[in-house]
Amino acid sequence: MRIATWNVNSLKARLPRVEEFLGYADVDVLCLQETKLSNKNFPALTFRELGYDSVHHGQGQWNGVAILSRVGISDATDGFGADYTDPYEGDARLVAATCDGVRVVSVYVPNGRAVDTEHYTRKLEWLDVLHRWLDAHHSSADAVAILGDWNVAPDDRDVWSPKAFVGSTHVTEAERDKLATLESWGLVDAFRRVYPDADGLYSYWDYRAGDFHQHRGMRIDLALMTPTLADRVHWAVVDRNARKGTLPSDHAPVIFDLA
DNA sequence: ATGGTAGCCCTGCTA
Repeated sequence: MRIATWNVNSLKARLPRVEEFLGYADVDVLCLQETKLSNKNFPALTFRELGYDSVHHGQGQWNGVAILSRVGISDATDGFGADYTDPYEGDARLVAATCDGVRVVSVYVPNGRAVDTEHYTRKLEWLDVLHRWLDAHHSSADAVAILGDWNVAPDDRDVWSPKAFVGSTHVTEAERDKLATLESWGLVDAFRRVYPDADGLYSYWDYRAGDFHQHRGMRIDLALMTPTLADRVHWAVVDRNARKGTLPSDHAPVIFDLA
């Protein structure tokens, strides 16, 4: 199975690039974030013509997550459900579905804006709720893959300049602790498993100030998988070409091959 | 030095 994640920063603006990607990337499953579409406007028929079934959880102007699959898609659920108080209630940030025996979750973790804001506090709470939701529905023996824009760089190697990020979100100990806690539960950072020692492998570059061409990026688009799946991952790549050319997203797709 | 760009329900907010 080839599975990928891509924050498209508006699927309306990015649909030609997503169609192009589906044409060359040969993915079986694609998790999307920041579709910025209502469900009514989600181009499911376009994806169906390309061979992909899909589920979308959208709200319109902001957020929005989806899963595309050409290996089946069933049992879709939106958000955390009624048993949880979502700190970002009303935002479309999580959708899950089963694709070829894998429980696939597409997440758009809150950005957090700045450390001294309540948005940041709620980001940490959102990650707590994700942990509780995961624990309630699954064990680490299940085949679960949570892909998306986590808005957290797991390690200093995952940002272009740790010095430049001092005091910023995405790199704080508290945010990284939330990822570490999920890993203690039984999730594995699949990309890091393929590249245990590499640095400079980013998935996001700010549009501004020529950051992409100056290699000023961050690795925040992650695939956290249970061990049964992570052990099957034998290849992964950031599709940097998708960050170039006409009207790119500020994120590149990250692709994983599972044996 | 707090800039820069791109997205949206577009002159203000979000990332």
